[in-house]
Amino acid sequence: MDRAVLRAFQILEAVSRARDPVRLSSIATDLDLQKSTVHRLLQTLAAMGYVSQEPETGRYRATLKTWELGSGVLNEHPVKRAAAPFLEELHRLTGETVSVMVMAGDDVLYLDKIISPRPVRFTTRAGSRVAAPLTAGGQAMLALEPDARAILERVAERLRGEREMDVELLLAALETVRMRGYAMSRNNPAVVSIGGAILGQGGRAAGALSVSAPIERTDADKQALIIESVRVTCTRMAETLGRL
Amino acid sequence: MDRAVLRAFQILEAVSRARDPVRLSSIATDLDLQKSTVHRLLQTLAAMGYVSQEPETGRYRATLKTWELGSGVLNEHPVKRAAAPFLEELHRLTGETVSVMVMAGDDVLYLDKIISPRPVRFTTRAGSRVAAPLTAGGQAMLALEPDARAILERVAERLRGEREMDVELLLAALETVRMRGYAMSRNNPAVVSIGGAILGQGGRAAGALSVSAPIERTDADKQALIIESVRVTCTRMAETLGRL
DNA sequence: CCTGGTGTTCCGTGTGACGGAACGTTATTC
DNA sequence: GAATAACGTTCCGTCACACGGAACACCAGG
Repeated sequence: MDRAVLRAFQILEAVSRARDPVRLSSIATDLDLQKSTVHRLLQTLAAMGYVSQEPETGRYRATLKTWELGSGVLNEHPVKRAAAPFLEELHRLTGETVSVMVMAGDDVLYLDKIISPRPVRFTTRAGSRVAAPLTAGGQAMLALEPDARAILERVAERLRGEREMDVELLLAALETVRMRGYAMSRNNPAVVSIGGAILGQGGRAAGALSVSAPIERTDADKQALIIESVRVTCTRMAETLGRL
Repeated sequence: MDRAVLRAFQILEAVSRARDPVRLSSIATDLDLQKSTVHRLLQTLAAMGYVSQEPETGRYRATLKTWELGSGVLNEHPVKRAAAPFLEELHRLTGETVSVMVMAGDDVLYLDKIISPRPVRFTTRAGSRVAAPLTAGGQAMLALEPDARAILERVAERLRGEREMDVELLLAALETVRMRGYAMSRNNPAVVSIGGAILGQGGRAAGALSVSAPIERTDADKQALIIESVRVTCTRMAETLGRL
């Protein structure tokens, strides 16, 4: 366990999370480190090109090299790679915003998306995390998850206060999701989302696809179209993924 | 200069670049490090969640946490943020594949893109680098670059053998690019690309937008439409960016 | 059964990361 | 405008800890 490495990454995380450039001393107090230590580590990161310092204010920001590093990882990710053509197909079939996601802890992590050309939009960007039970894709994956209960309980605990969740009710809902083969979520009241799991090895979900559309342009027919599109695209993608 | 930090990042770079999981010993020989050192650093990275080890083969791969780290950086990037609506506008106007990019050393770095729904496509993904003079967007930016000559010479040197470049000819071409306000590239013979610079502070380019279309569906009228769309979108984006 | 490869563990050595204190500048305060 | 505060930076003595060499356990293939 190299302490310096651990700290360097903590610093880089802090710097890249922030939307504005960060002061050295605020990092030092946040991470409870000595200023001189933070300074040395930031200099090391700067020498490698991962952070840069604003000449006028002295504050630090993460550079795009940090992004390039991660970008390479995503582009080799099997689910993201396999999803590309199916995302496009799903987008073509429905004309709405479509996303691929995978489980990451108790959250879904959005890997990629194609946004609807139409005006209405909402705000899950690639790279963002959302608690799995709050999303249609997450529910579709949880329905295949053996210890869904544990996840639901942890999330319910975590979101206590901002959002009340009835674990038993949600478990029952997952049962119907499993029956029907898709999940529907009205997390955002103006948007209806429909998600399907991409079956991977061992009956678990390798990932999920979802379609999100504004409620006002989603009548029963449109909804049926989306559901069917999600189901066939998910099963076809699972076949492709299994062949790799 | 923390040596361990330097090495940890070198290792993470090596692991995330690779498309297949990497052997510990291959990293050790590549970076000329002791196996025990690599092992310790990989354990540290694994403990932080940036790499994981395949249980069966023992090989290492980068995790999506590495991607999340960089993903946050991109989403706070001023050019990428400002570009989003203009990318969409340009896509709507032309119906073709559109990209935003910035200069990164002697290369352009693609930040984002919207792909054409039509079948033809080609292969610059977000996060990839291409030598600036080879792209329309890069040429548009080089036209505003005081030391374009130095960049052209370095790139010509770097690409010697794979691709011959006449620096004087290209400098003259940049002159016409500056006159006309856009650049055109036929780097890929089947595709025509038209790029425009987004004017930033000090007369330099903050970034560039480009449109790429298959040659067979690009007649003179279409081309004129694209050129005009690129020009107005770039100037409008520059105004927006300047107001921040 | 041996050889060559893997990833892993152990450990003595010495270097380089560490934190505290002092520094020079730049904002902020009264 | 002096005083104060907060910033990033530099210096330095101390000792933890990163280091690399060697030995380990394991799995292939010959």
